[in-house]
Amino acid sequence: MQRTIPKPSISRLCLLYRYLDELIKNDVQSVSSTQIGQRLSMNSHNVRKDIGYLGDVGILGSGYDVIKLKKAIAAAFDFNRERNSCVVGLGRLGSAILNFEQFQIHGYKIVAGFDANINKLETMHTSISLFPSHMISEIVRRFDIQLGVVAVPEKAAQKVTDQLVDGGIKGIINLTPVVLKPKGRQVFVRNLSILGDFHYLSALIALNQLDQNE
Amino acid sequence: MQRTIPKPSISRLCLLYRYLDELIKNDVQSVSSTQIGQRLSMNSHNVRKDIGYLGDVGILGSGYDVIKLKKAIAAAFDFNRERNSCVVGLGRLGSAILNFEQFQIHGYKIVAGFDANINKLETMHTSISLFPSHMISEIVRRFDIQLGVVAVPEKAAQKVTDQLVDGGIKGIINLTPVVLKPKGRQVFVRNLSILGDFHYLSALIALNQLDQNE
DNA sequence: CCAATTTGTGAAATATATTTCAAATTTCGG
DNA sequence: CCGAAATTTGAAATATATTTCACAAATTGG
Repeated sequence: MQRTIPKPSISRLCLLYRYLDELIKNDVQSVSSTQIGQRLSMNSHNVRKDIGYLGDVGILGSGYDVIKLKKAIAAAFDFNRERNSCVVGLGRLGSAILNFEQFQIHGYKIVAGFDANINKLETMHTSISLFPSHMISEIVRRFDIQLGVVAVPEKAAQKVTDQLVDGGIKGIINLTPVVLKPKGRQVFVRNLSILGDFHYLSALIALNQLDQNE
Repeated sequence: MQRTIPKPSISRLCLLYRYLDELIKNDVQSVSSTQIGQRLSMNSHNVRKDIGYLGDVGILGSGYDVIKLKKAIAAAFDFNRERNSCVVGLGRLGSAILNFEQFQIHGYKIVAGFDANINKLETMHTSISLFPSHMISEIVRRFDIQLGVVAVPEKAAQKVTDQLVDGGIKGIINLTPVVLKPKGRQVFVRNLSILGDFHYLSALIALNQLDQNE
């Protein structure tokens, strides 16, 4: 094993992982590749192929054990490891994310929030430690923060990114429309700019590329 | 022309489109595929290939005219068309998005907000029209709303999606961790669950797939 | 005019998705 | 309880999509 898993497969397996959560909540114990495919708008062969990267987890003739499949994904992607995370920029969007409890539950422990405005740090009500932006590198390093969410105004985006990278961050979720360029070290950046997705959807509609999937 | 443009190319061209905005702000007039590649963490061949789908917009020997290139992308993807949009779920995340002015500027005119809690509709301060969730289909149809942002609690996500689809929506940006399944009609769904992206980045880190891009 | 850039494109290499199929398992009728 | 039919996985083979490469042709600047 340990062949490299294609990026599209990783993406689909993450979707599947969340779908499995849903099935578990509904006390479903077993699921077939056909069912998964229909629910996730992909074909069953592709589902099996993706799952195949995890090793053999299915039961020939009957489908996949939901719990076992979820565990297999978690094992392959190391989802049980807790990763310290932070949010940079505590405007409406950033503070909304800071206070979602969902992330903590899934192992993304938000241990710090940053904002350039010191008044804001003092007036915010939250149990999470807050720091001024000039301390980003230091705090990221001190708490071994691996993942960061960037939700600052456009003109500050690249600067805080540089600071995060400098502190040793491993991955960045970029919620600004600015295309971030991590300099120097290898850092994964996920550009989730909502504007970008408006554009992407708009393009698909315009091109009328009427096929499914991500 | 009018060959189909690969999805990954569309995605990269959307990034490029935003980068061009940045260049325009900085009064840059011309840019080469090499520069673009470095900035966007992709190789120059790929940049040229992607741009190639737009037709011939470059100037042989010297690079691309920034304005012209941006116009070419806008033309190919119909970005100059205004699209009515809405936000469903006015919690912290939803109301943050509702009030961003950025989307309006880029042609995504947010004409409605929805929430199941009627008290919230009455107490919110915003210039955008607000409606109770049971009116989703009706309002979407009445105002020809093409794009919707879903930011409701998990258990309501599929239901409001069905209502949006029923009203004739064309694309959905899903900010919940639930994997939405648009039933019946063809609708583009973009799953932007932040949790999903924590997962995705976490997986990349775990697999140590140290190569760049989306 | 020459050297250095730079685009656009067809061909080659990779990566990804789809199809096909064999073997294991379950279901169901009798 | 048995055996045929229907499911179902996993893997191999094929097809398609995407990326990378190599290079001709055009442009610029000195």
